[in-house]
This record gives sequence, structure tokens and C-alpha cells, in this order.
Amino acid sequence: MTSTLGFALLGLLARQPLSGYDIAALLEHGVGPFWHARHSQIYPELARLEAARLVSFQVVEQRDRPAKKVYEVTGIGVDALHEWSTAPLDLEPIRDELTLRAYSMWLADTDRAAAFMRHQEQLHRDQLARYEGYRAELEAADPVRLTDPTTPEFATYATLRRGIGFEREVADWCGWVAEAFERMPADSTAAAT
Amino acid sequence: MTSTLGFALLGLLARQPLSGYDIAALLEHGVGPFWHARHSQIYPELARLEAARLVSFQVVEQRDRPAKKVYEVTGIGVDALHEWSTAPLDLEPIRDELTLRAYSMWLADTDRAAAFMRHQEQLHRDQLARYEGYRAELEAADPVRLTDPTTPEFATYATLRRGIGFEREVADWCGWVAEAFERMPADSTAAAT
DNA sequence: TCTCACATGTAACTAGTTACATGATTGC
DNA sequence: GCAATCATGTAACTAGTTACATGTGAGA
Repeated sequence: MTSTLGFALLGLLARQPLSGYDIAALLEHGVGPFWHARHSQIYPELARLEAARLVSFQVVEQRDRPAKKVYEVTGIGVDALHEWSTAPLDLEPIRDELTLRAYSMWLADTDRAAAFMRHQEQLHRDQLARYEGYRAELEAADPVRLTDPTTPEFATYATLRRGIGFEREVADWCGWVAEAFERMPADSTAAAT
Repeated sequence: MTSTLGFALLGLLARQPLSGYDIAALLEHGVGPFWHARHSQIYPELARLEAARLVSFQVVEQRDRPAKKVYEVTGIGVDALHEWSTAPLDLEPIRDELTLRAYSMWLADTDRAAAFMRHQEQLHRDQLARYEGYRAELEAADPVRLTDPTTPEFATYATLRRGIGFEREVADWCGWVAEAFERMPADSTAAAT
């Protein structure tokens, strides 16, 4: 009944109470659990979770800022999250626009394709560097808890390692494709437009 | 104006004329360009591409089967595909349910979490094996064209290598997470339901 | 006759994006 | 007064999934 997005929000709230605004900030930058949503999707979803009694909220007045609704998970919410985390999951179909483009890049002129792939490689290397930095922070802060998979610190570390592996793989692949295009003479295909 | 799905279809049709049914078969099993769609999305999209003159079709009668509409790309379609393949592309947010679940798996009991991750590892190793098999076929069939990035064979090979790298990375990560859970005593967290 | 693979579509719904809308409070 | 950040929402649209619907022709 609860959507994947709902579980993403529960997963954040199971670690600490947050407002819709806080959640939006975490999910827009994708730092958290490698899911993504905009505030326009988050606010209605929080209302649904609240209606289903999986979360509750309190309005917190602030001196220097507008009041906010701070949400926390209920016992029912924790149970649902717990159950969902290891429920059967099929292989999900990959939908990756970068790979899709590579599939038709044999039509492109080789210099433009090489430049495109080198640029993509850089974007992913930058993201990789951000993740590596965050990983170093985590490892410095609390190395003991990172070995205990029943702590949220371990779970954060695990998702981060996944992100690092993913970005490294994409970046290397982009480099490999770029190299193939760079080995070709610049005008080996005719540009049309 | 044309959607990513539209370019996915153009990318397939740029290699060979296909019916909606053929495309659905390719995209359901995800063998092709690592995109995915159902026939209910494909048929209307083909109609839109045809309205935009990016593809054209002919009704082909068959002796032993019902007639089909065979689509092929037009010149305009090839130009659009060519242009799109190397147009600027931002980092796309990752939305991966497996990683999302790992983010909340610190709540789960360790034996269930370990079993879940070992099962996921196996699913991805199986997929990896399928890709490796297809890769071996490609390498055996036409090793020369696989080094020339202006051939569709190279593009297929590139997407396949991307899939192989992706699946290997996920499988290894699943194994690493599973190991962490396996090192813990079985009842270290209380199951709730 | 019935099931299966081939073949093409539409309808109803869920998920996600972009744009619109409002209001509080702080600092310039 | 004005822009920026904090804070919460709704509306309109696009993308994608699930279910419904129809029909051909082959083989059991």
C-alpha cells in the first residue's frame, strides 16, 4: 500500500525527526539513501503516511523562522519499514539515459562523441570525489560502528560504498568509450544538422 | 519535444525496421539499449513519432501470422537521433530500490538481511552471466567491427560492457553487505511482526 | 474447441516533474 | 521596500504500470 517513496521518507525519519523541508533538502541533493524527490511529491506523501498512522507530527514554533511540522515515525511505521527492507525484490529494469545514448552514438561524429563522453566522465569523477570525501569523514568519525550492520551508520556507509562503486564504474566506462572515439579520425562520420 | 522513450525507439529502428511487437519484445527483456517499456507505452509513442515524421510504417501481410506494421526511421528521424545522442546531459539522480532498502536494513534481523542480500547477489550474478554470454557471442561473431565506434556493433558492445560492469558492481556490493550481516549473531535484532 | 504466440490498441491508475501560489522572517 | 531563505502547499502535466479489449492463425 505504501509506495517506495513512502519507505524512503520512513527510512529518513527512522533515524531522526525531520520536517518536509529538511527531507526535501536531503533528497534533492541525493546525499541520503540514493532516492530522489521534490517537495511537491514529499508533502502529499507525508500527509498519506500520517493518515496511515506510520508517522506523526508536531508543529514546532521557532523564534527566527516560520513554524514547521516535525515528523517522526510511529511504532507501526518502524514495523512496516523493517518488514519492507527485506521483502522479496525482483531485478529492476535499468533505465539509464547515458547508456541509451551510447547505443545510438555510432551515428554521431567522433570528435563530438569523444568530447561528450569525456565530459560525462568528469561529471561522474566529480560525484565520485564528493562521495569519497563523505566516506573519509564517516570513517574518521566512528570507525567502530561502521562494522556493525545493525547501526544506521553502517547502513549509510553501505549506501555510500554503493554510490562510490557505481560512479567509479560509470566514469571508467565513459573513459573507455571516449578512448574508442578518440582513436578515430575526426571526420569519420558526416554531421547532418 | 520527443521523449527519451521516443529516442529509445528511434535507436532501435535506426538499426533495422521493426514492428511495435518486435520492439516490445526487445524492451521487455531489456536485452537492447538498457531502457524499458511495455507495449501499452510503445504503440502510442510510435504513433507520435509517425505524426512527427520521424518514422514511417508499412503494413506487411504475412501468410502464417496476422499482418503487422513495420516501422523504419526517416531522414528527419536519423538527424534527430544523431543530434540527441551527444546533446548536453546532466547527472541523473540515482533511484535504486535495492540501495534504498539497505539504508533501512539496520532495523532488520541479521539472518533475514543476510539471506536477502545473498539472494540479490545471486540474481545479479545470473544477469551478469547472461550478459557475459552475449558478450562472448559478439566477440566471436565480428571482432573487427567491435573496435570501430561508428558501427552499431560497437555501440551494442559498449552498452553490454556497461551492463556487465554494473551487474558485477552490484553483485560484489551485495556480497559485501551480506558478509557484514553474516558476521553478526543471528538474533542480534528483535523481529517485530 | 481451446490454448498459445502473434499483433495492436485503449483505459484507469500511480509516480514524478514543472509551474504556480502563499506566507514568515531576516538582512540589506 | 526588496531579495533571500525557510516553510508548506496545490495544479497541470508527462511518464510509466496494470488491466482491459480485440482479433488472427497454428497446433493439440
